[in-house]
Amino acid sequence: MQAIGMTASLTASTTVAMKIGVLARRSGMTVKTLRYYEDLGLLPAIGRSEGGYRLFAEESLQRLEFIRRLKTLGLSLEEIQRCLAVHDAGELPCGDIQRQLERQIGRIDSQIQELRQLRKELQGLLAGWQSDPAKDGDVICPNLRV
Amino acid sequence: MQAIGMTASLTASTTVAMKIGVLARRSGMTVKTLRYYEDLGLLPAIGRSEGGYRLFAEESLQRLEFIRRLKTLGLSLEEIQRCLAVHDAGELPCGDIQRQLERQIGRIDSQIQELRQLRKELQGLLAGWQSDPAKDGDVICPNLRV
DNA sequence: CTAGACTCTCCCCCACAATGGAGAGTCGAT
DNA sequence: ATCGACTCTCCATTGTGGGGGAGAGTCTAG
Repeated sequence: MQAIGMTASLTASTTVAMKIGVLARRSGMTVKTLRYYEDLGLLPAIGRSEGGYRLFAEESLQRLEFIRRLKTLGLSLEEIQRCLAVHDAGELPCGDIQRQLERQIGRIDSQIQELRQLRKELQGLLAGWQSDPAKDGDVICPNLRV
Repeated sequence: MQAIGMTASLTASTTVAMKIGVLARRSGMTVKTLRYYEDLGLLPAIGRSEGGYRLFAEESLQRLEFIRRLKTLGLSLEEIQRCLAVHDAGELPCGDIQRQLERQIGRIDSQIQELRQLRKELQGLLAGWQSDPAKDGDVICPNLRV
């Protein structure tokens, strides 16, 4: 007996495995990237077909969404992998993700500080810039002295 | 006739060439770095000794100071090389350096903008963070939705 | 003459996140 | 049977600024 109109999510036992090209199209990533992620352990395949083709589960799509999202937030693949490891251990990764994101804010803040400092130095240097200075020994550009 | 006590800078004709190790010690850079810069064309040697050793002129020290300074200001070696090329053509490089530094300020500004934008997104995300959310389908972390 | 310090070239390696391509194998349809 | 689309592994490359080390040659003091 076959329930017509039954949604795919209800037929959990019949998980249809995807080959890498399908997953690439559905996720918007390239085949190369998916293989790369699998090599890194970010994206486990459920197995191989008889011909040796990687087979991916439906959940890979959520996983790739997760990876994509954290990447745009500036986390490295290694940090993302740590979060995924928590998830794969059956725990809720939200706490770990939160900590990673807080660390990321810290990194951003110090980067901004450095950039502001550098900008200030550049501004100061350009403020007193003389486009045609007197030659001063063998110095290549006299404007550059601290 | 040899003037005793005459400073080295006055005996310009007797430019004493340095081998790479001496230049490294005097400039505070490594031998590896100096060879690298010479390969790139940033730091021309005046020639080779009979044994094939690179020989550098006294001016290399000013040149390395220049490179070091522009590097700390965030210019790439390629940009620095463009400035040095102007200098080596006998022109005053100050105008070119000025333009490079202005471009650098522009880059810094857009980097800061990007970082601020990212920080805002992270802050917003963490503001509504729930460390123990309800499970929502197969989504790995419900907090991450845009 | 020999030991030690110095230098040479050449090649490989790091981070980071992929990308490109060669050459071979697999799958589905005709 | 064969064609095209797909996939596999393996290796190299991208950009940036160097670092490490092998193996060989050179220079200098004792």
